[in-house]
Amino acid sequence: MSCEDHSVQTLRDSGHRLTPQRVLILSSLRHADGHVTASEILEQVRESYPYIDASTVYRTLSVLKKLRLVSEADLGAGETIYEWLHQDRHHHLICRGCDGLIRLDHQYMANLGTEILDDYGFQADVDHIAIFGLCTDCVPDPHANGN
Amino acid sequence: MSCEDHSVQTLRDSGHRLTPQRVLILSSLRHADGHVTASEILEQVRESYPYIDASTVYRTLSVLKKLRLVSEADLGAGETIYEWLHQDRHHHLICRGCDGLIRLDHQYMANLGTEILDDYGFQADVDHIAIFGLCTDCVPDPHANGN
DNA sequence: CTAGCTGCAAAGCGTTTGCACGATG
DNA sequence: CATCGTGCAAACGCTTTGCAGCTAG
Repeated sequence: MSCEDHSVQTLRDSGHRLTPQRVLILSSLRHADGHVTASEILEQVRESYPYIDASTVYRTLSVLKKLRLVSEADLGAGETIYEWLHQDRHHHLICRGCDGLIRLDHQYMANLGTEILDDYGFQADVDHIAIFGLCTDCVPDPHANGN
Repeated sequence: MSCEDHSVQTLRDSGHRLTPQRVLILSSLRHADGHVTASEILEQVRESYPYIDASTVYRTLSVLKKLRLVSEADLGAGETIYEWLHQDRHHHLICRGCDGLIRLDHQYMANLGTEILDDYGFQADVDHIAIFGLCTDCVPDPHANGN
């Protein structure tokens, strides 16, 4: 699986070691369908290796984050979510009415990233952004009494 | 100051009470130069009213947030920041190299918000977004060894 | 008068850290 | 074999909650 080979390579090149725990964490991230939380990773890894500790997961995530192999996003409530950084980047529109999650194509943020780069010289990490708001169903009718 | 009158009105209209604590919290938010953390509000309010508790601040912020009088943003590290929602909206570019904060004009996000509304029917709260990345000074030289 | 709000205290939660042992390269 | 990574346990810091008394409307 070349994806994991790539990360293994990146890890090695940056002077990090390849431990069984890290392999499992990588694999968990890689095979996750989208974003996962630290505790989800922990749970999954425990299925094959019950002794792993949460701190190991956090420490590994911190390394992967630094190497830009995973993205981190804070959805504002509770746990931080992590996502394998590869293809198929996208973002989230989170409805604060019904808590629905809408996938936002990466192109929108890519454009924004380009504008920001041009105007500010700032290279934005537009890997995985969460935007809150109201979906069509939850936008209040202007004639109804909102609260 | 009509700004505070407005919030007082909104509070009342929504069936909330106007307590001295809330007045102080409102005032603290209103006069803050940009974003503040809950503990900063707490500290400031304590100057005039030492008995106020953190829980009161959080509870009030939660009400104000619901009424959309303040915005909440999570900069990813430690405390959540709150900002008076009024004029002069802007966003932040946060450099993960030097931790510098760059003001991003609201227009960028306003455009994005419009696109999202058009394409997804999703009304995005683009009140106060934090975008991480690297500022000009911290973008690694492609010829240098990054790590 | 009576909700709703407050201060207090304590719990809750995700995350981080110190430490000594173990494994990697 | 030197170093880095791990599990364990405990701490940490922000935030939330239960509760009884108080107060705004």
